[in-house]
Order: sequence, then C-alpha cells, then structure tokens
Amino acid sequence: MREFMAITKALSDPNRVRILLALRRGELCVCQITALFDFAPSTISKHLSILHHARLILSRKSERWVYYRLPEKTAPVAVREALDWVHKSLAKTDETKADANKLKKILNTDLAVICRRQKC
Amino acid sequence: MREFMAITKALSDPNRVRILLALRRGELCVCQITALFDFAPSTISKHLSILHHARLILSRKSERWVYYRLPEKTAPVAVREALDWVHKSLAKTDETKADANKLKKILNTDLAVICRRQKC
DNA sequence: TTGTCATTTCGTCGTTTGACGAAATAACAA
DNA sequence: TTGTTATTTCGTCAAACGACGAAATGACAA
Repeated sequence: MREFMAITKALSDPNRVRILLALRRGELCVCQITALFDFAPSTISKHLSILHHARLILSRKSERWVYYRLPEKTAPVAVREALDWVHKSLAKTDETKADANKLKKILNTDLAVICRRQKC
Repeated sequence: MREFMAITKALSDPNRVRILLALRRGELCVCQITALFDFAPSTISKHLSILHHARLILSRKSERWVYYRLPEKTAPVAVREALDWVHKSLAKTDETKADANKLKKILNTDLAVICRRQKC
C-alpha cells in the first residue's frame, strides 16, 4: 500500500505527469526538463525526486549532467501499469502535443546553451 | 487532462483507495462505509464526493439511504483502467483483507442498527 | 587547488487538503 | 404538520504541498 500511494501521490500533480509524458521519447537531462517548464530548477528537482522515489523514473549521471528516464521492463508491475495508464490516457491530448513540440526545439539546441540560458 | 487529474487526485488519499476496494463486492450505503472507518460521517461524505466527482463511483438513493457503487462497463476508459490498476495492485494486501473482514461483519448487521450506532 | 556550473537541499510562504463539529437538507414516520 | 434520521454543506484548524531563492554539494576545467 505504501508503494502504491507513493505512485498515486506522484501522479497527483499535473506537472509531474507532464514530465512522465515528456520522457516517453527517451531520457532527458534536468536542464532540458527545466527548459520545458516555467519553473525554477529547484522546483523541477523536487518533482523529479518525488517521481524517482515512487520508482516512476530512473536517473544516471554523465559528465556534468543528470539524466532521467522511464524505467525498463524490470520495473515493478504497479509502476509499469501506472505508466501505461498515463500514456494511454493522455498521449493524444493537446497539452501533451504542445509539450512534445516545445521539447523538439529543446532537443535541437546544444545542452550547454540550454543550461546557461536559465542560470541553473 | 482535467478529468485525468481528478482521478489521480482522488486516488492520492489512502482512505479513498480503501473505499474503492471495499466497494468491489457490491454497493454500500454511506452508513456502512462510515462504519468501516474511524472517521466522522462528514469526512466520509467528502471523500465519497471526491470519488464521485472523478466518476470513480456512482450513487443512488433508496428509502432513507444513499448507496455508492463502482461504475459498470459504461464508465470512461480512463476510469475503468484506474480501477483495474487499483484492484490488481492492492487486492491481495493485508490492509485490504482486514477491511474485507471488518466489512463482512458490517454486512451481517441490520442497516438501521449500524446507522444509529454512529449517530449520523 | 580554485573556480565554474548543474543539481540538490533547505527554509519560507501562500494555498490546498483532510479532519472535525455544527448547521442545513431531504426523506420518511408519526 | 412535526419530529426523526441519513447525508451533505459549511467554517475552522492543523498539516501537507508546491512554489521560490539562497546556500550546499559534487564534478569537471583551469
């Protein structure tokens, strides 16, 4: 029950759900996720930590950046089903598409440039 | 997105999740649900209204009681999948079994007696 | 080592949430 | 009608949440 509630609480904030949807196409560094939202880096970091604590995302560190991604098939069943449910329910919404478009532009920009742009 | 968030917010409280699990075996009146928890009737009523607003439960009025139940197959896909996910994830936990046992005793008692017992 | 920079942690602040009891409502019983 | 009773609504309060900026951390670059 505790693990399940960690998932539902993580999903109860729309910005965290948007992060999960943004990660569908592949891993992103914190800089890129921050660029996608109009929030302070510390706010994004907190959201990522809540998602991570619920095991809805995994992280790895490389060079000077931290990358987050959706878990593989090794993830607990409850996690995989939660992610499937999120994607199935929201993949086609306008908001998700808008984020995907904005993300495309971000991915076309050099990482270092994106980070410096937001003074993080 | 708004509808989806109504569901995730409804699921983000453990007592509301317990209510959904308790309804698996069939409809229950507010009195019976209140008897299952150690909360004031007004608290349970609020929880039920949140679940109802998210369309996770349906209600009907009969005689002097209001009954709540899980929705049929007519429910939106997002709702059905959310309920499936909840049940699959938690049906076998100790907490759910304990609630089911307590519920069995409640169902063996006359409705009028249960209600008067809690001064609702 | 020292400085730079991406990220996280911490403390604060305003808002939301979940609990309660009291009062309102709505339906049945007398 | 009047009273009773099941449920909901409302106002209040403490705790949790989501935002922020400032400071801490940790890794690379000079």
